[in-house]
Amino acid sequence: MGHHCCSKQKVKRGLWSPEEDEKLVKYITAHGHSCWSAVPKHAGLQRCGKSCRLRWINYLRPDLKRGTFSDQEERTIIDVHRILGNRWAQIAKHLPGRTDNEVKNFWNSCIKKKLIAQGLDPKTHNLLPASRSLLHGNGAANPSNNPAQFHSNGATANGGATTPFTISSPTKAAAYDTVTAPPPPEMSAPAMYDVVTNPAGMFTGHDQAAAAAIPAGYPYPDNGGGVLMSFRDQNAGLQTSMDFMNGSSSSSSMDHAAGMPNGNGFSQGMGAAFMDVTAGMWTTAVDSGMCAGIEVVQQQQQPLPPLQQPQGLVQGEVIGPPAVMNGGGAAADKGMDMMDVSSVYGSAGATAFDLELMESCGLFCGGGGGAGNAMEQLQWDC
DNA sequence: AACAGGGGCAACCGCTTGCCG
DNA sequence: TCGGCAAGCGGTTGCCCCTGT
Repeated sequence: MGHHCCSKQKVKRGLWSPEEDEKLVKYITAHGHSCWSAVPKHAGLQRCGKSCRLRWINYLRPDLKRGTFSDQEERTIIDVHRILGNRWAQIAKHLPGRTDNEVKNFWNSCIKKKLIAQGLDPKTHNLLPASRSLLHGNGAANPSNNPAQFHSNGATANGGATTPFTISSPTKAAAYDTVTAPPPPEMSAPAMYDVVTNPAGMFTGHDQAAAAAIPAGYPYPDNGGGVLMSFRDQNAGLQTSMDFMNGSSSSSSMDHAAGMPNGNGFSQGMGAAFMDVTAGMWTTAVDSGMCAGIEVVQQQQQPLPPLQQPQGLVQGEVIGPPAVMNGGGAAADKGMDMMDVSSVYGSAGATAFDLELMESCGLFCGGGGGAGNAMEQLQWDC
């Protein structure tokens, strides 16, 4: 059975011959591919347009890298996959010269097995049950064999089953070159981000590079720019924190649970914020104030400049378990009244926060300042 | 040397999405 | 608004090659 587009045609299938490749390359080079369905006819190929397109995209494009994946690329794939799941095209965007098909095959043939061998579920990146029991056993586990150390740059996990998580794409490293405030000397290692996932699917983070990427003082121009994000799972009663250290003593905390000691909804006038594993997320979320249900509390009493006070927000309302929050205000203006936090943080041990939801919230969208922030590298493609 | 089994990878299938008339 | 078409995308298939017996 052929493609829809070529079911009426007599087309060749299977592997491409060098002659066919040459014809296709010549034609595309000379004329481009404005319409793939017309390409085989004009190029003199007995193939359907879809097949031509696939061949060009996956193998004949001049900008393809080919060859084996580097360790760096492998780490990038793992890291982004943890966030995005099997969205191979999105993952491939973080690997210049690689195609989605290539990434997918590499994942299925190599990475997946490696993760399993390390006791990690390749789907969730959580520890497999067997490995959890080992970790929670008598403590005699050899740290070098501890899957929790996988790709960790040394940050200490907060106990329990953990899933270290790193982002270290080449483009990310380049982006951090733009950082004006350098990280502390001991943090000058290449951009590595560790998110430690606890059993409830929460995560903590400690991203020195991302912290450094935050403009000094942002979102509070008067302070040093350090940001501490704190998360609490209302149901599980768990709290984790994330600090964007920037060599500053000031910090802010973010908490999605109303009734936290630091605040009550949006009473302090801050926009709702969401965390991201990268710095750009912070800017976007705080600026837009779109995501209801998470408050940002300024621990140091420094007034916000008027222009940075998100307008139109109302106090978040916790409807009660399951954690559903009614943001209203700006969020409602964007057409999202309700936000199921459980789907974001992943209840019942699910590790992946709901990227789709956050994307739909527009949390990943918007300009991070054009300085090549990490979110731009992640190309959420809103 | 022949064969079987497994792994890797190129290509295909079919669903979804976006665009345009 | 709807339908058709093309492109995008993820899952799956099947071929080829390598390795072990």
